[in-house]
Amino acid sequence: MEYNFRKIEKEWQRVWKETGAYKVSNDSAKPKAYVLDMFPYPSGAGLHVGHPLGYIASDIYSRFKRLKGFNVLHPMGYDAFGLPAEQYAIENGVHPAVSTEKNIENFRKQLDNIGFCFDWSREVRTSDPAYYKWTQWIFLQLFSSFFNRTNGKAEPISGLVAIFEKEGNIGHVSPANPSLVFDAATWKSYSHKQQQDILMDYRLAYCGEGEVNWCEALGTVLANDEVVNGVSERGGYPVVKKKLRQWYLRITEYADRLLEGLERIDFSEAMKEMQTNWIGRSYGSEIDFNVKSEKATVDKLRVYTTRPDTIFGVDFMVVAPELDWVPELASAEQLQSVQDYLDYVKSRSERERMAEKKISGVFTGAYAINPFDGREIPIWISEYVLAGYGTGAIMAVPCGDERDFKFAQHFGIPITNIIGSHFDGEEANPTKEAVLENSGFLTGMTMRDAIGAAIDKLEVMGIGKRKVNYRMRDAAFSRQRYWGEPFPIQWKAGEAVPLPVADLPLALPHVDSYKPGPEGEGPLANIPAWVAKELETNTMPGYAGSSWYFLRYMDPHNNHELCSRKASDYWGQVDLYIGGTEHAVGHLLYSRMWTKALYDLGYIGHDEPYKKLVNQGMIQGSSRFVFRVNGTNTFVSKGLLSADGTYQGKTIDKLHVDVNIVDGYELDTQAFTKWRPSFADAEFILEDGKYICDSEVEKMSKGKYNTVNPDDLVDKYGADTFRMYEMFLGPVEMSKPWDTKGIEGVHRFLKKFWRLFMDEEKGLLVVDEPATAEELKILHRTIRKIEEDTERFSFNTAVSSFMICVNELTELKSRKKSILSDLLVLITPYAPHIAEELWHQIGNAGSVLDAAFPVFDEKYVRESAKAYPVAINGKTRAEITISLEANQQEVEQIVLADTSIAKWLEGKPPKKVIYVKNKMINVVI
RNA sequence: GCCCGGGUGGUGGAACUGGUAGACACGCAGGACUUAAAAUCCUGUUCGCCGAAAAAGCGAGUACGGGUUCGAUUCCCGUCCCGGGCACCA
Repeated sequence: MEYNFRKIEKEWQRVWKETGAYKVSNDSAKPKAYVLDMFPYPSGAGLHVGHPLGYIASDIYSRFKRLKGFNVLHPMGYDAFGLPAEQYAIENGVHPAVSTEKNIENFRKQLDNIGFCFDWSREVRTSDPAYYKWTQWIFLQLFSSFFNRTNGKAEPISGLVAIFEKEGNIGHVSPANPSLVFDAATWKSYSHKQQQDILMDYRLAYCGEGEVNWCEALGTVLANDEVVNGVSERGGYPVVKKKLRQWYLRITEYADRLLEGLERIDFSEAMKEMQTNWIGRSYGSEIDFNVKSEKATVDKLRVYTTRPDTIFGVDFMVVAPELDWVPELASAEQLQSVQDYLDYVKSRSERERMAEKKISGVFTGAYAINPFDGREIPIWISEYVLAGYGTGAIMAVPCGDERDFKFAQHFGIPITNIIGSHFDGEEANPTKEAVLENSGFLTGMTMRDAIGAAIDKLEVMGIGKRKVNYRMRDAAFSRQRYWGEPFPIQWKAGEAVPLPVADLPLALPHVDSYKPGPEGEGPLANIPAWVAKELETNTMPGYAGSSWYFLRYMDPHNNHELCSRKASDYWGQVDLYIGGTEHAVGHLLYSRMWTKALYDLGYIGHDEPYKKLVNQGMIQGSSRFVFRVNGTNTFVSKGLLSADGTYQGKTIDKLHVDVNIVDGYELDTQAFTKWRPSFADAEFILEDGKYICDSEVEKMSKGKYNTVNPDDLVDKYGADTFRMYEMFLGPVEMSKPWDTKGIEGVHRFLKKFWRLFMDEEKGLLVVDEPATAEELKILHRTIRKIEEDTERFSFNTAVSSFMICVNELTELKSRKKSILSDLLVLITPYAPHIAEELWHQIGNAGSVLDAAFPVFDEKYVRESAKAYPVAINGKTRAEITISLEANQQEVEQIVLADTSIAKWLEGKPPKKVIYVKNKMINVVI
């Protein structure tokens, strides 16, 4: 019987489906394990070989935990709202729900091909009204809550209203408007609208004003990456910033808890660092400077600095250009330059400003007065200072800050040195250890000490105060789009009124056109009935549905709650979460915040969603190129080109060619002529009868013709081979280029594995006889290795161990049922189909999916002696087998008596003999 | 510019806590079986030197230059290159 993987795999997939082998119960005496993949956006392009990498890893881990006796939740679903479907709808008139459904169907088929153990009865789709009902419900919870800073928790806003009625807002500073203070009587005197406006500044989900990239010509709002050089990527139309009503999540209130939570979860240090940097907590102070300007309409400039100790080294101020009052600073002489600069900045996207390396800015003509020495400090504006961070203004200290230094140098601003020899005039020195000079009352102090002293003095003078700042901003939570969750909000006389929970879900209405509404509103603004009901016309962003989906899997069909408390208490945190680093600061922060809010409000019992996160690397494409003689249809093999890339002096075009018609580097010229009509009459200049292509590692994408479809590989080699090969490629966390060539080796391995059990003619070879010590040693070494490697996600080395084990058993012609049965269980997580088939072939009952993972017993692998490497001065010179019982003295005797060692000693005694038991021996001479 | 990864044979990678560098594969070369091919199996494969060859031996070698150590792919300092991320964060 030969290894007919096509038949075996289809057959067992059918059986597993029929028997509900992957259905998971919420009611089990077994310990639980929750293994989750970041769910995919079902794009029209389908899966390529990069996508399943993480899914295979989590699938192996899930199956492994199941064999180890866990009740394993391993669900899958779709992040089904998103821009591409809407764009496709605009271009082709197909409703996003229709194209999404079709794409999901295709994804499902591709996923099923690979043989995953997902419990599909728990599938979720964020675009399903039964799902987004609860996304809307959570939004209403956030809308109806505020963050109580006195105990650091989200609480219902009704409690805040009660407090306001009793004592005003003395104990609860407004996050959005810190200077607002009112007492109970004042609160009661406010109109309903005024009260609602104040409450909006406290809500965790709130409505405010925000700037968007508005493109008049396209009549739509654009994402940052759709704007290039101030014009739209599509069409090249002008883009301006426009203020629109926007919803936000007050994630900044959770900044400290998001930082604290990182200490309790198992994320990579790199990931924690990224989140920490994103939140960006800094300790500094705000300082007010008096302003001297021609117009004299601005009397104070408030800056934020982490280094108040350097205040005597301030040589200029920089203000963010977009602050409203900037023109007020301009002197008559500078007004034109300031206006020109503001126009320039307006045309630039945020992204461009960030990437900009060249220094730009303009002097306003106004001065700030140093409060300690009365010096007049010129005030500049420059795009390197952002309005959204701190106060939108900085005090620039060129001797201590690199950017300030370069700015001063570029514009010829004189530099004050306050750190003596620590500053060399060549580059800034950001030290905190220097002793201050030229610094008034701070002179003679180390900078570290002066920070506190400076703040103390500023506070006494009433012109400065300590301030903790966060880099993170509140999360914009609305989009002017169609294909997203509608907000369950009605606008009545300018007040946002939540819909009653009983009216959820607020279903996304049918539209005839996906075109944007008037004035940058979303397509929902085009529906008269919608507008008549005064419903919010924005929709929620892509990350809304993905911020809580891990909870829905636990109880996916619950119509009364987002997830029953019983279910969420049983499954608790996700034990293993696998996904890419691109979500480091988006999805992972948002879902952590939602979890904390739901925890605060008592809906779930844990405040961190993911116990452990593993990041999968990106699989890059290995592109192939052909060389066409410019202006002809003649293609030259790579090796025939000159060093300068020409052929017989003629220019060459380097073109991407579909990797699927290249075998390694050799082009299938037949297939090439059929690939595209324009190549039908292509001519080839070959080397050694072959056409050799060039290659480059690039991102995998359709346009580069370097995508590989898993379906093709599964068809050719089977799912088990594909699964093991993806793992064999290297560590999951690492990025690596895809190379189909190596898959043959893994396929050969599985065929060899099969032949341990089966002979093509004779059939089953397995015998029920006692195993030898040698066989048991091989088995138990493998058990130990597979268990350790799977537990630490080292799947590539686990595959190697299987290969080694099979090579050794083949060598021994071992056919013992007891050995091979255990081996089948070991390989089940990796190659479930072949394992199940052989499990039944050798006469085992039940499914191998539920077999017990073999228990490692050290006694079978114990050794009595070791072949030690013996080194002379660290260089290995011999291998001597010595008993593990031997002591230092005995070892020295044996080693020094060895002829190949003795010759290095030339009769002299060694200085030292280092003997590390079970490791090595080193003779020092 | 800043932050995070990573540089090991022709290729993917292994070496888990400082202890035989290159496991396991791919590719390549040679051979067996076959009319032939596929499949399968066997042998070799870091580089250089020495050798007719084999065996054995010698030297170098984990991006580069230093350091610590009996011993460094692993730890420390400096440099270069590649990949990814970013909101110039005061």
